[in-house]
Amino acid sequence: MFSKACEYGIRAMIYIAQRSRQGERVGLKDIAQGIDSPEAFMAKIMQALSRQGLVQSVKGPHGGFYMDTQASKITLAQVVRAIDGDHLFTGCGLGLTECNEKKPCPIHDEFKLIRNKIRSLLETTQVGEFNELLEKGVLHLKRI
Amino acid sequence: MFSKACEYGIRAMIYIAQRSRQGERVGLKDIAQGIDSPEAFMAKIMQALSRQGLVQSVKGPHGGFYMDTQASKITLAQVVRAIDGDHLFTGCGLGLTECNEKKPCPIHDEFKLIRNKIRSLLETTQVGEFNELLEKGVLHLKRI
DNA sequence: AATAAAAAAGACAAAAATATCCTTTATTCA
DNA sequence: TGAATAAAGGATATTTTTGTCTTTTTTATT
Repeated sequence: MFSKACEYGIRAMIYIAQRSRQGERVGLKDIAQGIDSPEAFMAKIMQALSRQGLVQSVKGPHGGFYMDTQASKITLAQVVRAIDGDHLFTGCGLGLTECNEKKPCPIHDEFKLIRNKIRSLLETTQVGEFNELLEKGVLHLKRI
Repeated sequence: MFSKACEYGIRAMIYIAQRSRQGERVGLKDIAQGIDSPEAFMAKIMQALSRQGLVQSVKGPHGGFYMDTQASKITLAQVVRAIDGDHLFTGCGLGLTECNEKKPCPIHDEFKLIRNKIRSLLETTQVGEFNELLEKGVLHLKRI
């Protein structure tokens, strides 16, 4: 469904949202360990998210990544688009480059419904909305 | 969503179902051209589908692939499982290896709903059910 | 029996995704 | 100012996916 990069990216954004209230910073090492992802690969993903303004970063001692308050309203859809593009929301389920009402693939309509559900879920879910449940240990972000 | 191999595989199965009523055979070249897929790669995919019994094949002159009547009831889910495995139906949306009710990822419940919709769609759709609409030119299987 | 047709199988190639390593730049602190 | 810290960037490595090419096997036809 998502690429590995995107899975890591989503988990990282949720993790940072929870760990960086009031502008505290979360280091790369902390993130990688916190969501159980390969550190160097995570670095590349964070660079991309940072370049696209989905997360802020500060270099140097006590540096790291953080989000300001309104950034915790960033949706999972924004994260997915930033990393995987919007193919998931728009592409044909069977890989046709030109699949539409005029020239549909066999599962065009049904897949449109499902894609819309996915998009709707991702667009209505914010990276910051899991903070409390994560803190309580009800939700998890580590691979195992 | 699906791998390229799986997209080609689904389209090929639908194509063969339509082209091979009463046991006529459809050649590899015909399939590759009919769904606009790379022929040699298609060959590999057909080999896999054939090994797993989702399609029959005959070598030699006038050989090719075909399905008997009940095979056109094969579901898209069977094809997906044969090529991509059942990760799509069972895996965690955020890539956690151990994601369940006891230890859920943040979007566990919502993704379960979506996965179930996908599974349900694929399990209730048969490769042979598009024959008429394909013949009428209402539905399409070619990339462009 | 010889030839041709067509899938099966095996080896290889290219591209993309995933992952690592090393150097550079910015920042803080002593 | 100098040393340490941490992200940014660049180069490279590995793995997986996608794709191609060649040989082998099976079958039909002449």
